[in-house]
Amino acid sequence: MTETHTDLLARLVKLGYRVTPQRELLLAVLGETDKHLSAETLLERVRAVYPRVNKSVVYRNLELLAQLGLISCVDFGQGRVEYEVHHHPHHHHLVCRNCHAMIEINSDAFADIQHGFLETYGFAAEMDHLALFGLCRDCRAQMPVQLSHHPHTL
Amino acid sequence: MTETHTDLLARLVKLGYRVTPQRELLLAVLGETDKHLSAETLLERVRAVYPRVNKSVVYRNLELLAQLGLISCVDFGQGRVEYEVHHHPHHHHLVCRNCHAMIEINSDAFADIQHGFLETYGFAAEMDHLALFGLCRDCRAQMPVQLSHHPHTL
DNA sequence: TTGACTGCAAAGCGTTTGCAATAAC
DNA sequence: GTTATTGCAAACGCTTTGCAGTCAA
Repeated sequence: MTETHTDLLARLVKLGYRVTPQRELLLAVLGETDKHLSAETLLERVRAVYPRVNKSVVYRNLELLAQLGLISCVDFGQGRVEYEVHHHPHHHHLVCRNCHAMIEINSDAFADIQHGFLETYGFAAEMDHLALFGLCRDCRAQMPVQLSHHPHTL
Repeated sequence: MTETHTDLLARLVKLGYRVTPQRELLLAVLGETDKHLSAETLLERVRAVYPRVNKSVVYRNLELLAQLGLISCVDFGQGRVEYEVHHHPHHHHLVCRNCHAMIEINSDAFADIQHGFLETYGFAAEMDHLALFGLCRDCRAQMPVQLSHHPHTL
């Protein structure tokens, strides 16, 4: 079963941390969606309820919660980092680098590879949230030439 | 055969761009190693030869060269971006998030998966330079408990 | 009561920008 | 001569920090 934000708060307490309105809100916001949210979006949504919350608090708590394993942090590259409560099974993302569309795929395809790395290199790959870049079907269709951005060849 | 930086310069000219000492140096520095280098390291090495080169020039040229496909850009997440001339066959990286050790692996393992994405989703994944995070053998061995960083549980 | 936590303002970091001067063609 | 390219300085966006005041336990 999926953990509610209340469960997560209980775990926080058990680990010796305090429950503050800011943390409650943060976890509530994270809990009410399936999606991963950026620190900025989280700050916005938290502030929609409690406008005085400071961004440094959001950053500090996201770091803490991620470190404790209560939430997870997905790095999409190019400086885009997003957070989510990990309820649903691990999944990966196909991110279109043109239109930023995101296709979620389950992680079964990678299970063998992951196992292989452990066998061969002793390396335990964290394949919870791979972000793979590329071009989605639509953008591939629209893209006229390979490199449409040569100022000199236009 | 591997392309030398001279070949790359020739391609630049063919595409209508100018050959400047800065570009020559940048490509020479990139060409003299197999490794991927950060913009900062590249600036350092370029400046070792020609101290007046400006960082904005390095950034602008890295972007240009990557866009033209003359070099490639690997995003290791956490804001770490590195560049390399792509001579050797595509490869991926197993990056230890503890000690930052890097294991290079070839990309054969991913060929099937990549093909699968194209079939299933029409998504053309750019799997030139995956960076997979995790824990290397040594760090897994050293790590006493799962979460060694609970200030409250110490 | 007490120290974990917050809000604020300021700094940090890698990267990007506008612009006048320069140099490749 | 033309204009792509450079160097510089300033701004950028996101994140982090130090610190004094606050509030959960």
